[in-house]
Amino acid sequence: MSTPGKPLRADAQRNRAALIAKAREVFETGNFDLRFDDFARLAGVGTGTLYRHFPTREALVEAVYHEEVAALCDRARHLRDTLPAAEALATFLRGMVDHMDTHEGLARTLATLMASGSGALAEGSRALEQAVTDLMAAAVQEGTVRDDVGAGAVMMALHGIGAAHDRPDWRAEADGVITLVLDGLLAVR
Amino acid sequence: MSTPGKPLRADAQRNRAALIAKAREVFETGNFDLRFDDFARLAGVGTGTLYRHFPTREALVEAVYHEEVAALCDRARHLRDTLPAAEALATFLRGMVDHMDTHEGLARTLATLMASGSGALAEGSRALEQAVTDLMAAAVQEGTVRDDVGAGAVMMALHGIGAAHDRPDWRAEADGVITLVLDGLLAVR
DNA sequence: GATCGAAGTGGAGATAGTTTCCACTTTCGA
DNA sequence: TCGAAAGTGGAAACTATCTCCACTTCGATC
Repeated sequence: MSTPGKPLRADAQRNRAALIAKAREVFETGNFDLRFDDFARLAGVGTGTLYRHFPTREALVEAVYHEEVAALCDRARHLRDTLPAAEALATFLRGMVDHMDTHEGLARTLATLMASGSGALAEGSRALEQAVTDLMAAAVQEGTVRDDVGAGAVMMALHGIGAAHDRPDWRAEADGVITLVLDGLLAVR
Repeated sequence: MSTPGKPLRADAQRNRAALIAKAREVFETGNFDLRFDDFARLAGVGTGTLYRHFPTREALVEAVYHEEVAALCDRARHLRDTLPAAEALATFLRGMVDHMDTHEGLARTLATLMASGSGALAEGSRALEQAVTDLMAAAVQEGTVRDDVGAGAVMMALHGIGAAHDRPDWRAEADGVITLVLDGLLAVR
């Protein structure tokens, strides 16, 4: 999907990078619904250029989201290789909350987008889900986690956390959800 | 918020009712992003009338959502009065999944709206959360549910379920989340 | 280091969706 | 029955999105 078959011209690459950088900055501050037109100006390119690189708002978010997800997946892999499976899972999930906490704006943007059912973030989501699936499978293997509830359920819970970023007591409640999920997973079936 | 201080004229009431009825029907079938203009025509009123009654899309959803929530809260109260607290909570949560399952379109509409942070559904949400809070408090009292995780966490999880209605294996995963939450809540602290 | 085709650009204007506004119609109390 | 207040509807103004193409820039080739 990253279409590496077409080597972009140097200036085009620069523009693309500038757009992504600006997008990250804007999403980070949370105002996702900036006019597309204005955004182009902000990044110092014309609307046409913006549209060529990212035909939709989703495509832009996807691009920003991409490295984010890659980093998280790496982390998951690393945890799985260095900790007992159940601990790795717990650490990863708690880490996700930390991550959403520090990248609040981005988390909110993502949640908004997913809820509008765009499906453009499918790739990233699947990668993340795969990471969780692997962590859980290892823990099941190890015998420390039940096998009758799948990774999908955990993803739903994570998503719920991300989508609720405006709750006044977000952090505590998010931690609560993770606690429930982890203890629920440990429960002997 | 229901502004009962102003008795609506008979015809206005009829129009309002027609709008809500049509809205329920439309949301139920899932196409939330019908043009506001067209929707007015569908309900047999002019755009102006639609806008007067419901200045925003959210207001319209709120109106539809309202009875829905009232019914759910009643159910919660009833369960609390007729079952042991822990069971009442479990039954209520499982029932929520059923409800979202049968009213898929509405659930999706709500999720979309909440994610866009409109805040217009705050009232309904709060009522629902209060119901969950009560159920949980009773169960804590009873000693069957831990007291270090609040209702907010459960709401987040529920929200995650509602927002993920497009997953192919939705029902099973939704049940999984509820299982984790319930078992997590039971876990002795 | 000059030339030329391909790749890329930007913004004017077409398109699509939202909201306001107000001349007209309907209701209902006196 | 009549008049004032409430309500209506849809045309017109406004806002945001997206397309299109005349022009510019790049970089491979000689």
